[in-house]
This record gives sequence, C-alpha cells and structure tokens, in this order.
Amino acid sequence: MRENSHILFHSIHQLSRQLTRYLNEALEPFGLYNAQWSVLFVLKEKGTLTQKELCEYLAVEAPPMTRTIQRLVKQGYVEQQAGVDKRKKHIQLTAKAVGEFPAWEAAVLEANEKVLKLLPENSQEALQQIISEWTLGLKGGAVDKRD
Amino acid sequence: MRENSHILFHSIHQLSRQLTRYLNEALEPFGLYNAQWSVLFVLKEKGTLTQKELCEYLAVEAPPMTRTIQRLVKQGYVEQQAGVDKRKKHIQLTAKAVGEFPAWEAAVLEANEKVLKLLPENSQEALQQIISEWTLGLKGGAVDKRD
DNA sequence: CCAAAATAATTACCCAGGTAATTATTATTT
DNA sequence: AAATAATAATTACCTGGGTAATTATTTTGG
Repeated sequence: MRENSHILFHSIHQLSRQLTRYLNEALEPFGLYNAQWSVLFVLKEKGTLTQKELCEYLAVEAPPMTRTIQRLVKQGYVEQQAGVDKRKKHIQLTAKAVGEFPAWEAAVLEANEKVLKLLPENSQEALQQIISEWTLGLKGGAVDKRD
Repeated sequence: MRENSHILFHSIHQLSRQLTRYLNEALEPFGLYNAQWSVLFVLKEKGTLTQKELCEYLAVEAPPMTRTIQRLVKQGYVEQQAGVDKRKKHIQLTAKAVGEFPAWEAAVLEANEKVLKLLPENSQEALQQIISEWTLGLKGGAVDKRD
C-alpha cells in the first residue's frame, strides 16, 4: 500500500549525497574530506578517544575508521597513543590541528548556512526531530530481521 | 549561530546509510544491491531509457551508472541497444527481469514497511515534503559557490 | 564540405562505507 | 597456570559515488 516509500527513501539518499558534496567542496581548500572532518569535529569536542569510541560515536564500522585516521595521521592532524591496554589506540588532535580548526569550522559553517537558507527555520527543527526519533528507533533494533 | 547544523547534516547522513543497509539486506537473497535496484525500478516504470536519461532521473553521474548497468547486463537483467544515434545506448529490462521483478518489489516493500513503522504517518508526509522542497532548492542551483 | 564544438559513454583513479577473516592482546575458565 | 574466549584494530575485498581525461559520434560554423 505504501508505494511512495520508494520515493521517500530515494529522496533521503539523494539529499544526503548532495549535502556531502557541498561539505567536500567547503573542505577542499584545506585538503580535507567529509569523513576526516567528522572525526576532527568529534575529537575537538570530546578530547581523547579510542578508535572504538570514535566508531560508536560516529556509527561507522572499524575498517573505514582505521583508514580515515591513518590519513589524518599522515597529514599530521591526529596522534595515536598506545594505551595501558595495548590493544587500544587513543586518538587526539595535534597542536597543528587545534590551530587550524577554527578556519575549518568557519568554512564548514558558512557552507552549511548557505544550504540551510533554503530551508525555513521551523522546517529545520521539524526535520531534526523527525530524523532523530527515527534513527533512534532504527538503532534501538526495533526492526525485526526475522519474520 | 547555527552550530547545530553539524548535527542535522550528520543525522541525515547516518539515516541514509542505515536505510541503504536495510535495503541491501532485503535484496541480498536475490543477488542485487541498492544501486541496481534503483535502476531496475526506474526502468520498470519508464520502459526504455538511455543511460543519460537514467543518470538524470536518478541524479547520479555517468561513470557509476555505467558500472551499475554493466553488472545488470552481466546478470541478464538488462539489455543495451545502440540507437540511431550511435553514441546513445538504450537500456531496458529483459524478460527475465520483468519476471522476477514482483518478487524483488515485494521484498523491498516489506523491508520499507518495517522501517516506516517506526515513523508516524504524519511524520512521513512532513519528512517527504521538507526533503522534496529542500532538494529542489539545492538542485535549482540556489546555492552560490562564489562569494 | 571540413574543421571545431558538443555530446554519450567509458576508463582511470579518488574517497566512503560495509562484511569477513586475521592478528595481537587481554580476560575468563577450568 | 594453561587453554579458551573476547576484544581492538587491521587487512583484504566488495559496492557506491565523485572528478578528470579519453573516445567515438554527431552537430555546428566558417
């Protein structure tokens, strides 16, 4: 009965791709990408985190996180320190990254503003709320895979 | 002033990934993937299309579309016919694909239903409308890259 | 009519995310 | 204490999307 679900899901997918594109454009001058920015942003807020914690926070699997972190290490924006538990690697921003962070953030916020201008403020709030609730339900495992 | 834009955009990205994962799960028994399904679905509705038209309809660049179509050809679900204009390739479903389509669609709809259950009906409509308007604005090129 | 511009599709090469299998280390169990 | 199980991260390999450059064909302009 709900054939329009195709359309809704496809719309969400396209919107997500388009937003990613804008973000990458904004980050391009700094040699950064979408996935790297999300890690830098979390580290700025949370301080030191293990890779596992980063994965959980960003809801990304371990392998792509390893790759993203390795790129950030190569660029000198992130440091890895072995913990007492030698399996864990603690990740934190370098001084260089802390120094450049404000410029990155300004560029990202400016790009976000431009895109958000096309969306009335009350729509933004509604959208955020609907998506948060939905994602919460999905994460909570309310979708039964059997049956 | 809108620091929460980070959160909104990230939420959309995660939601999109999660929905893609559910769709891929539903298609897995048929050896199909997300991107393939979107092409099959459009072809079922529209009949024969050129690759260019498929790209425009799905808002995907040409190279990934080439790849997706080549996989569908290999699986015997799609045929390519050179047109009068030899640059263009006309794509259509094979009889095999038409035959199996109902099973695919049933599986996808069932999966969609499960996910949509977590979202009240009025939220679905609101979501669809907000996203459609927004995407339209983005596509319309209202985002100025200069300045 | 022929050279130049435009177009459709492809190739090559990026980034991003996923699963399965592997490795090194730590925790548990017996 | 030694064997087994669990955990964090990595490696290998897949799909999916993007840009830049290339190829083949068709249109356009001089």
